[in-house]
Amino acid sequence: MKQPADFAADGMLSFRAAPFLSPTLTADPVVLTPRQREALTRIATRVRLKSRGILYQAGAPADAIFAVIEGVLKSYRDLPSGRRMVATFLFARDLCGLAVKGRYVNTVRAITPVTLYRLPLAALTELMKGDSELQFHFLVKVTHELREAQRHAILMNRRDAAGRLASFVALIAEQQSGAKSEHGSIHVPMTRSDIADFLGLSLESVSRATAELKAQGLARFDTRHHLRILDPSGLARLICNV
Amino acid sequence: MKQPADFAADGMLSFRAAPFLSPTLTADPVVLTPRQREALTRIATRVRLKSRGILYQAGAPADAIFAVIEGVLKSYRDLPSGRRMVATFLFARDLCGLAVKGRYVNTVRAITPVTLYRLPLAALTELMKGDSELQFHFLVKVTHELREAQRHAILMNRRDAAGRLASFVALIAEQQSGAKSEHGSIHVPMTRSDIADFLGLSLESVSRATAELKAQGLARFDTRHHLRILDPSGLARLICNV
DNA sequence: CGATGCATTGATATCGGTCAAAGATGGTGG
DNA sequence: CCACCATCTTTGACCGATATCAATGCATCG
Repeated sequence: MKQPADFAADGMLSFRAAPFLSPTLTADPVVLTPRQREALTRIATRVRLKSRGILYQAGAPADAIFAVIEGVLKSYRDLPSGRRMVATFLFARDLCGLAVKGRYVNTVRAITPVTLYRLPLAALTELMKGDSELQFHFLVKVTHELREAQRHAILMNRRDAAGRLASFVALIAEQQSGAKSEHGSIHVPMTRSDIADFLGLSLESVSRATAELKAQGLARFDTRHHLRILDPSGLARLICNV
Repeated sequence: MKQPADFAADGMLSFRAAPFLSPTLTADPVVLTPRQREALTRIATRVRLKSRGILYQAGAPADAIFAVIEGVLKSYRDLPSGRRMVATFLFARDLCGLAVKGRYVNTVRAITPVTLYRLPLAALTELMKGDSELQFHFLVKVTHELREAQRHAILMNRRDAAGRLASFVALIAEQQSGAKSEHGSIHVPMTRSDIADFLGLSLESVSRATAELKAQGLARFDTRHHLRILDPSGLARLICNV
């Protein structure tokens, strides 16, 4: 364990798959035991952020990772060109805080008010050293994230804006599939600009793509942040045309 | 460990950072102990592939992961559109073979003749269960790969073909920095088409981009597979203009 | 009810994709 | 040793999609 900070190699780790530190259990096959959860909560502290609050900046010394309890955040990097790349959006049960060489690689900022658990890196690695099952959970989660990152790369390979947006819609729809789908509308807390930075498009293109989805009768925005999916199978078809 | 195959979540895992199963030690801080290396070699078998040979197909049951001893491979997926996405190129000391739900997600094919170690998943997970340090190594490596995948996504966000190609050049140059840089030329075993599939460009665009790099005096191909970098700092500048 | 972001819509230009053809390269076999 | 072939690569012309620039609409909040 020469450099414990090194395992924390990315700002976009999301462990949605695991009911990490969460009281609710999901159908997910990977679950922490009560003992593990207790051990984690013992080293954790709570953090609260209001909308637009910064959890940490890229380049800052990384001494902890975070588990989202509630709210939505974005993990992004500002590139030299002025472009901003959103690596991922973080939802409840996602993890973030990974770093390279002891420094966070991405900036994480709250999109809505959020609460998180803060897990000091030193204590966490100590914990994992003695609990190889717990560590295995992390391995699974990181691997899962790796897969997501690859999908992101594939998504960015698409030529058509509408297809990219459709993928984003599917992503966020799945994310909220568990939540009460009140009157069938999906809550999209992020701005067009955030979406654009995630999809690698200009915000104008995102806007035009939403218009296209509407024109095709696939989905439409009731309000800025409320999306209604009209034709799931049509959307799915569009997404598959990678 | 309900589903050991699940930790193997991607076809693009590369553990270049670790002298995995390799006799040579690097300056890398993360090293396996002789005991760990011995344990790994005990469960490993050797595999040989000639150029263009397929290591495994996407979708095939994943029962092992592989460590590249020598040679170059590509890990890719054929998308419904007919497009092919190269997730990563694999070099000596890289790992591959990760899967989702017990099935490989990517196809891996040899670009040059290769030799690899084959590590049966069952034995490996068993090993990791008892050796949390070894598992930690894997965690570090996967995390490292995650970071690479993010960089790939950022790369794909670029608009200009020359910039993307420059990034690829830097990637492969760094990869071979250790090798004997015979007369300063870099060996590029993959075809333009492979490069295109990795960069998300058409092969014609790759060709035009090479012409542009040459025109700008940054780099040029002596032969198809031998690249000469003429202006490292100029290249670096181009790469930074993300 | 301003005012300030945020979002949409429009016009234009640029860059890469696509189609097409010609040019290298390397290996094979006569 | 050379000719031939398959494969890979380069180059050109054209088109289409998105970025960019610019202006207008629309909320949300003080």
